[in-house]
Amino acid sequence: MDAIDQSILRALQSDSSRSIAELAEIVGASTSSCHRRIKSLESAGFIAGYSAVLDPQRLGLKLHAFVEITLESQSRGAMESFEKAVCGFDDILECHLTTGQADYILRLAAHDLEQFDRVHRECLSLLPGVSAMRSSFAIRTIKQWRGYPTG
Amino acid sequence: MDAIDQSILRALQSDSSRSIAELAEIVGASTSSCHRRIKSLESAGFIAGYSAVLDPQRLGLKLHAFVEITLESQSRGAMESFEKAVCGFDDILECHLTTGQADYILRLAAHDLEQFDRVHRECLSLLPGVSAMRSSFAIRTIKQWRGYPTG
DNA sequence: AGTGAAATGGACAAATA
DNA sequence: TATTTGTCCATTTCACT
Repeated sequence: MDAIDQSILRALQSDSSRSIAELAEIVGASTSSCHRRIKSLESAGFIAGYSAVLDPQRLGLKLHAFVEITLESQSRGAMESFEKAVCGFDDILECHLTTGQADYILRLAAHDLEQFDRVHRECLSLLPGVSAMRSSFAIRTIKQWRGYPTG
Repeated sequence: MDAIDQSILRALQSDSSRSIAELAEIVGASTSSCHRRIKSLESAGFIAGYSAVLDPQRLGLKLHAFVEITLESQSRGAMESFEKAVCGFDDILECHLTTGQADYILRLAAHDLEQFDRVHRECLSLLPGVSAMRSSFAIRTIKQWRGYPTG
């Protein structure tokens, strides 16, 4: 994992549709070396896969929400049933067990407040063992980088 | 945007490295139809691009943090200089202006607590106009879906 | 279904360390 | 010496028309 590998990862994170020839020019290596490096980055597990990046605005998903949730009980059973329920809802994009005041942080996307209300009634309020819930809405996104720093 | 388009988007979000022939079989359409649909989804702006998905664990980024930040002043100048500073730091993966108690929600990745401490000192504490900061760490990720529901 | 571009994989010499 | 790289090469897969 040298500087060239890192810049390959950076380039592939921002645009994976480039040909190897283009990529090779960007990172300053030959096409064959570049190809070899990509294959080893894949098999070494640094690259987990490739995906299309959709535009949430264009899909009409104008509302982003963060929901902090505290459970009534931190018993194993309560957490397991909560987590299982969370995984079943497609509108819940992310869920992390966290330190701090809340127990879980969730990230949601919805079309508008009306649909969020429906999600709230049909998903969030059905989650078992919830004692407190605090929602924040994203008014504006300053920065959204789906990737990770490579070093 | 019919059911087939939606399932194309779903399939491309989970794995964009499939060939059009594979994709066509998954969504139940001919390869040529599938190809035409992808092209129009791209030019209509639903597909913003393609990217490699890296494994943060494999990169050694074992620490995910959420930081809620309140500014001393909500004046335009204070917010602009805060936001500009945020965009300059690669360790800050996401930043949203939000409703609720806090003003901003940030998402960070770091190798470990030690590096997070360095990020804290070298990035977060340098952000201008901050009055309060509350960090939560992800102990465990229950669910992480980078994509969006397609309808 | 056909065309052309690009990915894939191999062999070998040069370079690097 | 051993590992990596760059320049050919052949084959084949696949996007695109």
